[in-house]
Amino acid sequence: MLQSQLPSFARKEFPKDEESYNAQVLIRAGFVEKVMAGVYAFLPLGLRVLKNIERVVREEMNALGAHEILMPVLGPKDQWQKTGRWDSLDVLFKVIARDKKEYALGPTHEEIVVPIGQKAIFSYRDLPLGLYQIQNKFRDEPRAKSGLLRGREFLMKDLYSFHANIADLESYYERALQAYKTIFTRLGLSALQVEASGGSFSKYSHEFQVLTPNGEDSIVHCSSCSFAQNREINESKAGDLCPQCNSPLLVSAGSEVGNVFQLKTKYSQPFGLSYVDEKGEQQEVQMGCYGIGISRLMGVIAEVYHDDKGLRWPIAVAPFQIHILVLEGQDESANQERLSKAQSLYTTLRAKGIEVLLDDRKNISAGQKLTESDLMGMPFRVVLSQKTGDQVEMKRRTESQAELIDFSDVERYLDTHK
RNA sequence: CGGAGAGUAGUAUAAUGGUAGUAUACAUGCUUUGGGAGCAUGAGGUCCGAGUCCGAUUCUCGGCUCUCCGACCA
Repeated sequence: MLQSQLPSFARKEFPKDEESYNAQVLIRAGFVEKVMAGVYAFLPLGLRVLKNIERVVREEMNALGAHEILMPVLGPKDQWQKTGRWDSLDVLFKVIARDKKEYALGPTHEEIVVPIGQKAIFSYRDLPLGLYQIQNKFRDEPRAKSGLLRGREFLMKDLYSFHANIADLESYYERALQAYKTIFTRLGLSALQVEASGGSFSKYSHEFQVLTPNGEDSIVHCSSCSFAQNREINESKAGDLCPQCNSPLLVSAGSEVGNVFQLKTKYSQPFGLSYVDEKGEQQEVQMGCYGIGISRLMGVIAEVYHDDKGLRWPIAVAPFQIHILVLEGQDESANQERLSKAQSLYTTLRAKGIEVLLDDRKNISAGQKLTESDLMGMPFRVVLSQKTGDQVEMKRRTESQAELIDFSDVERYLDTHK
């Protein structure tokens, strides 16, 4: 992408009407724009990050054998009444059509996916089945807050699994936990697998929590083993001893990036979702559900990966891998030469499938280009200026030292520093 | 939903019961280019409604919006 062609939404100041860091920096760097409380638009750079997170999640869901579908946002009232959640779910957005009929805006999709699954599940031979989607969710939060961490509309991946029996559900659930660990690792996050209350769903649930001071959950976790529980089910204090290994416990703030439940028959039952087993008898279908907050992840990553100059995207989610800056000098012909060298590097790297942002803007001061580059936070920065001569300056966003290397070594540098 | 704070130009801010100022961003020109450059010129603003007042952006009331604390959090 040529930066001269990219609309710049970056600002010089932090927005005054945001206090959470993720919202402040993402708005200032031009990744997102707030439309309403808890409702954000994703701008070109921000959308690239979102798509990268989506890609990782999609690949791991597919590896799990799940099938991607896309369900509607608008849902029928009667299906929500069937489970009782039309009345019991207070965050449910309801819209009224011209003919006074009411509809739900999907906050989650059990009520929609079960009747869909019903169309393909008749026999034990049809199970297990995994269906997932990546879609905007709507929740009428009494208080949206913390930027992308708690929105009223947000992007979520939701997977629903269907099983012939509890044992199969449990084994799938274990595989889903592994897939989740892989996803968060690939995204550069260390997420704790935390036992949590089932809410209104069930007693079997796990959350994945990224420890960050801005998180709204409180996590009791062991200083040495993997024991971790949400404070809502464990009231231990810091320093109490771990029930598994007797090491001291820690209590930390965390942000929930994933949540999995064993639903069992809670939703299959109201819809009469059943199958015929090997003996020809009707059996109830067992279900699990598995969510990942895609847009929230973007906010969490911003909370975790930044310094005082701005964002520092992990390679897997960065909008571009490398940011090439062309700094202009007095000599116009030298400027032209530098620009064409940069364009040639740009073309070469792109031909190798590397995502490149080239700051080819004219009449922008060196200081502005450097400052904005740090703010936007691509993992690698290449500078061409009077100083760099026949070489280029290569710098990682996470390092303070830059080094001069040859043009021909840029690709090798990227390979060896991943 | 309870409590607190805040709404002035695209952004960030100042001031005032009587012509709303600055910075930045934007437009034009010239100069500049290693950490958000300089000069000149130009365009751009008091959330909405009611009340008090000769006059309200300012005071009062109501509303709307945003942020934070709490409650809530499939």
